[in-house]
Amino acid sequence: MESPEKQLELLKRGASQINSEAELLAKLRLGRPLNVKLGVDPTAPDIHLGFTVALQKLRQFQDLGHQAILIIGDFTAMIGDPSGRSKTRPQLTHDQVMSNAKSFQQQAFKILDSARTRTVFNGEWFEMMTFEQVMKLNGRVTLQQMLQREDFKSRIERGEPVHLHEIQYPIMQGWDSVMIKADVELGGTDQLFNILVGRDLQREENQPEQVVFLMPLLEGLDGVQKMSKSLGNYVGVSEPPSEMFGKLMSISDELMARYYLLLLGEELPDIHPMDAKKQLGFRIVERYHSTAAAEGALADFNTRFSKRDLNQADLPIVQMAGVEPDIVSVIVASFFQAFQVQKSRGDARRLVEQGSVQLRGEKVAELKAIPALNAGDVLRLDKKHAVRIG
RNA sequence: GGGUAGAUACCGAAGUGGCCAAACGGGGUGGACUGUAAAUCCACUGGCUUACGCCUUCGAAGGUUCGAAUCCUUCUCUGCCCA
Repeated sequence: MESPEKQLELLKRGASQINSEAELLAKLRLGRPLNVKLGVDPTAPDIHLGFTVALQKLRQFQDLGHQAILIIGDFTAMIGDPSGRSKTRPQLTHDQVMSNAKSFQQQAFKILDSARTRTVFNGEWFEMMTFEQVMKLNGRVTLQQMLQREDFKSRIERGEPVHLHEIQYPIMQGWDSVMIKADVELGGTDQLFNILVGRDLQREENQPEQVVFLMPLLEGLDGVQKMSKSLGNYVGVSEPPSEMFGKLMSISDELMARYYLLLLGEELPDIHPMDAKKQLGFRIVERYHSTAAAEGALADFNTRFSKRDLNQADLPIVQMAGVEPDIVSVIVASFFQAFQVQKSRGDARRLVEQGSVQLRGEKVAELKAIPALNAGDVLRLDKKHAVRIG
């Protein structure tokens, strides 16, 4: 095991805030594996790159010999974390949550070492609690404390509802820390408050308080809001290689620097931005799929977009048997078959009118065209989607 | 419990009996330009339709009217004030 000082130095890298470093160092000096907690709410079945920032840090703790504890918030997910939320999250059923949790774990183990990870469901203790115990727990936190939170405060200012069950969230997350005797809790910067509540509760239970360890939040593809499933600006770790690569290629240059820093832990290399972006895409695909997949995605991107040669590209194949022969119907069917996207005929018509649709490299501009489709023909639908006729 | 204000398309927000498929802004999509970057310009943005037009939509359900997002009734949800 590395010396405590060396560990601290490694761990600090990329962190946004540690409360406090001195405390962390003291814990590292205990010479035993620390319980490092990372909580996740399986509100959606997929992990996206934003969450991997914290996961990677947890992996680093693991590699330094500490005990990673992944808390699956099966119970809290039914409430929904209000952090950074302008609206109440929809509540999920327990069945939804459990099925999400399953695929969530699989994906988390692309980053974590599954053999050395303890996974816990917080329903284990919350389902057993009596109302009396719940009330007792509530008695330890004041409304004023809860209302200090920026997200609640701003919702109140804007005249939007804050429900009581949302106020319970930090208490529950804090109680998780007590139950697993966390030494360190990892989270995004938006988790500061929740993690601090954990410290309060631990102190009340005469436990040593956990160190607050915050990682920066990764912006989503739009470069403005944090990456999140519900905003649709995310890259999922289980997305197909070319999809993943394509999404990363579409980010802005400023954002690319952030991604380098937070996902690869490096400075942006001093090369042409497009090449840098291709490297980024390659390495991310490589990490979550394989080197071969990354090479494939890169090659595909190059033929498809850099050389604008759709013909050689690896495109999804669509069957047109039983589909009306007019171009609009063909487009709608293609979107649905190849990408599971339900376009309206109006959307499809618009794509034709505005000159996006190409068959065998020729623009199809006539709405009522009955195109002659041969097997192997390439049909370009829009900027990002093209198919091959089967 | 009492009072009061509100609920409009992806979001914000106008509209307060016909000119409303509903202004405007943001977002999104397509085109030009490019590096699937940024910036800029143009177009589109409920469904069906080549089009005329038809259909569904303004929290929900009923009603008044030739005609309702707009008026009435009941209901659901939310803010604010009072208790």
